[in-house]
Amino acid sequence: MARLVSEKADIIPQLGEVFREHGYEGASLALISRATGLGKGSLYHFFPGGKEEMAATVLAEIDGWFERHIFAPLRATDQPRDVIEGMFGAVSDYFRSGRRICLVGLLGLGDSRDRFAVVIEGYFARWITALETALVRLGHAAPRAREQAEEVVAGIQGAIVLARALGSPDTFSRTLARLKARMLAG
Amino acid sequence: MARLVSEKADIIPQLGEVFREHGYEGASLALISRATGLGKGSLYHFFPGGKEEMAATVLAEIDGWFERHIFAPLRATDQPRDVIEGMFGAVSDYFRSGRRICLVGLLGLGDSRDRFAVVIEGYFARWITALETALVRLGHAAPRAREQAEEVVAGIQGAIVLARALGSPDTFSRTLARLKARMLAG
DNA sequence: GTCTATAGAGTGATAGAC
DNA sequence: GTCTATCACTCTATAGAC
Repeated sequence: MARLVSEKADIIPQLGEVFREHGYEGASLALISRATGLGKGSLYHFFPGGKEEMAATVLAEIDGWFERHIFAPLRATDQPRDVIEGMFGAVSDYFRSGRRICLVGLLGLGDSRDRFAVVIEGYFARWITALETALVRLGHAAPRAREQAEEVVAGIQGAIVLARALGSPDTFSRTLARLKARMLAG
Repeated sequence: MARLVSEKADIIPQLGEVFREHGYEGASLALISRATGLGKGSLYHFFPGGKEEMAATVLAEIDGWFERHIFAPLRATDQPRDVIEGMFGAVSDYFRSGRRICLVGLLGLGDSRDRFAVVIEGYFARWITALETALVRLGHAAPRAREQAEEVVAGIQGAIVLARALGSPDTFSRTLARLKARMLAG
């Protein structure tokens, strides 16, 4: 057969969307095969560990994206106001203004949580701590800044759940706007 | 075999816990059979529509519980302060201080959303509207009250996601305490 | 020949329906 | 318990790049 030189990296986004839409249990290899256009042979060539390795790879990729585009800037010594505004913009884009769900949050809710507990926990813990750092730089008092960071991260997750449940992406945008305004106001 | 007079109503809570822990796809009939102590025959006797009817029944039961214990009191003409405080207490108890997840939110995130869209949407829509009513009675301005109600419901869902992901029920309690304080303060 | 990427038949186990 | 369909996964067979 022809070597159509697929690269592992190219199929990770498609893999991510399958897990997002169907969850870990619901993402069958048949669905994955269809979504990626790859046969089982190719899938197991790229991911010898099977479905678990596929999901772990997707989670690592998501974690890396957030680390680069959101967490690291929050920790940087830039203008805190700008990086916090940047975070809300990047989050809104990433979650397609409420039309896309958070795979990390979804896997955390299910019984697949145990398999990926370390990554899931690390993702949210680093997000909260990075945002806390930026809020302290903005001038918020230290203990209050952590509470606010926790509230923003929870608020974003809740906005995703609610927007999906109501079939109303607007709910997501409104919630993010409120959270942003409250953070920047003090 | 003996008739152990199981009643349909008796197994719904156990059914609910299976769906909560494993999701719709992950809740296999084998798991359900084990959790309820009922054979497949009995399960199909109670739920001729199979798994879908089981989940629908559980959702209806949850919806009814919230309607009676949370939504209706919020709409009542009682002291708004007391009913809002009551809501936070009931929610905290229901979600076992962050150790139990929201099945309605979970099903809303997955692809099982479409099957149950009407119930899922109604649950959140009625919650927001009922809370809005109470907030208006508390003295909040009408358009702002709806925004705040939306924020509280989203915040509770986010607190559940975050507490589960971090393996930290405290996160849930802290978030609820903050939301309550903000609502009652103005 | 060796290595990598591919397709897909075939494995036993288990799914949900009845 | 019995049914069929589908599950995750294994394995063999290929093709082309070196």
